[in-house]
Amino acid sequence: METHDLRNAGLKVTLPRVKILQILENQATDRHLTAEQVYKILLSEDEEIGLATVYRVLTQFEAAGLVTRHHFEGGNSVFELSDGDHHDHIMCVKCGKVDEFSDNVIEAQQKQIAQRLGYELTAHGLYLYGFCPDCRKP
Amino acid sequence: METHDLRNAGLKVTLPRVKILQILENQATDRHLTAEQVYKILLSEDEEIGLATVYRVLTQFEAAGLVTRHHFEGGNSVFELSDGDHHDHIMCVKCGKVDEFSDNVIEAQQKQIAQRLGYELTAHGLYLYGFCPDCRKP
DNA sequence: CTTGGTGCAAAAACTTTGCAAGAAT
DNA sequence: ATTCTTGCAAAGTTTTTGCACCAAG
Repeated sequence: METHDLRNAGLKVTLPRVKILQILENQATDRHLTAEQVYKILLSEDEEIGLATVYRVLTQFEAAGLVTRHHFEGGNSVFELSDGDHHDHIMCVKCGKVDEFSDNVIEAQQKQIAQRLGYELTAHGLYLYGFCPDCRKP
Repeated sequence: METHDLRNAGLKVTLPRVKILQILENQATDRHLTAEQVYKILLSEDEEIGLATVYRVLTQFEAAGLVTRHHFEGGNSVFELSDGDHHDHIMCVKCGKVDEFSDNVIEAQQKQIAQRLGYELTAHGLYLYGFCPDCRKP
């Protein structure tokens, strides 16, 4: 139930928030959406929700830990429903598809590197870019 | 000599380009600058070079392989003089300092992951974020 | 009721572009 | 002389904010 997640996050249960949460949950093919994409989906469902609200809601969700914001190459932000586990991303430079993966070896190396350099790690992101299977030249 | 690098890149040797290249070369503490920062340094040296030109020149340098553009968290681009070798970055979330590192184990894992997922890798970036030694709480 | 959320429009931040004037080869 | 560059201002993108109105608790 979205209602519960929102209450938990200290956010009032409003139509825009519920709708946006549902949209994020219903992404089967690619869990990563820009604010603009969320907005267009809302429009296509005849919801009268402003783009500014989409940004506000997504930012609140991020603060509440419900979603994660990523900065892929190209500059604009994409949002993804948090699922507890950390994972990294590989993005197709042609079609924009995003796949996820996680790798314990890499995670361990990262911690080690941060320690060696004297940093206290707070976040990390690994982004690979390339041609996905469908977009590779034959 | 900057002149040589520019000629090599097929770019005319002009004062803005030479100046900007010098600025990038002279970064002792942090090799990573935003366009705005480069612009401010130019101003502080009494150079009459427009911000638009800074962006244009940096973009040309990027196309020529002279500099690399990164998208750190926060959205804006930072530029760094290319040095041939690939390396990754760790950034202080408090003071903005950027350190570099490279790790063969991680590089190898990345290739393996891409292969497993069927991607043909074109680029990759690993970004760690945390408190640098100077900014850690005591 | 009271507090917080929404929509709209306007602003902000960052980056790109059109164009006439100027510089490099 | 020709071609490429520059500076400025204007426009483009993406994201944030101010404010009056509306809705949730």
